[in-house]
Amino acid sequence: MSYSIAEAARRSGLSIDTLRYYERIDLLEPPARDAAGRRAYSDEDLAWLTFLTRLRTTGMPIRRMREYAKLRRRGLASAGRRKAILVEQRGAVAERIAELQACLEVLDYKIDNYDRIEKGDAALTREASA
Amino acid sequence: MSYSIAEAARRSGLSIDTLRYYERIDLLEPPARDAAGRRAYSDEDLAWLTFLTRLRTTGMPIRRMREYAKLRRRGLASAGRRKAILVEQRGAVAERIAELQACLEVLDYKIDNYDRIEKGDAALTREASA
DNA sequence: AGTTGACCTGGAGCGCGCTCCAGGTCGTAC
DNA sequence: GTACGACCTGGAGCGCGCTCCAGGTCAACT
Repeated sequence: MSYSIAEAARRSGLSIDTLRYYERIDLLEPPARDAAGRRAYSDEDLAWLTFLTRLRTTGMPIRRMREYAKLRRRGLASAGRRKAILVEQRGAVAERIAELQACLEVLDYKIDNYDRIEKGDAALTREASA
Repeated sequence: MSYSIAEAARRSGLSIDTLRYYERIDLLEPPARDAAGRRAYSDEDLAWLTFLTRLRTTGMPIRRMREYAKLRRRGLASAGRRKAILVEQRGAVAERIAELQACLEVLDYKIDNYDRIEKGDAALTREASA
């Protein structure tokens, strides 16, 4: 199957502009073209886009994704370095999750204080200003 | 206690420039000044900065933090709206954690594949290119 | 034949969150 | 008294990740 840029955008959740942008900055191999010169994305292109959006969700900077993309183009020989990038990213994600969980606790604490203020606990007035 | 901008930066983990920037954009009440006109941050200022950095860590945009800061200046009457902001943010953080955990699984899957490739599993060659 | 609409290209512009700079004022140490 | 270093102000600049625009091509429909 092949997909127009509009369809690829719809399926990947990226905008048309972003698809062209990703191609421009070498995140994405230039897709095939139809007879009229229009982009025709393959299922593999879409799978790659899906993976890219995952990496993006993890907070990986585009610079790093480009590095990964470049390695991918070199084939199997680069598997080790690609794995290293993913392992590093896994660590970063785990750290980020821990960080967010810590913040969640702070939020819960604060929210709890606001609850008590609503119930008229005057002793918390000072807390309310912080 | 009061702290010079350098000391406040050290303690908050923000840069001196960022402290002045936060003040400029109304995230931070202008701190007191010493006789020479230099900023003198109080412990309360530092506590607020600590909270701000937590909010930042959760990914709250500055725009929203300003809103919260503005409400805080209005005192107790705004407690309800401040709480609402924190509750919303708690939801956003929980969602983000879930998202990251899903990505973690994808990363683990990919890393696992790379492990197998290293062990010479030729059947995974195609996978390696993705 | 004309209109529409999806697509094309190259390049400019934008919102975010800082970060850096020039040029100046103070207070302390030598 | 002068050199230094920390601080001050207003404003420009930057890296990121898009997003938008002008001007054009092409295929399909009426």
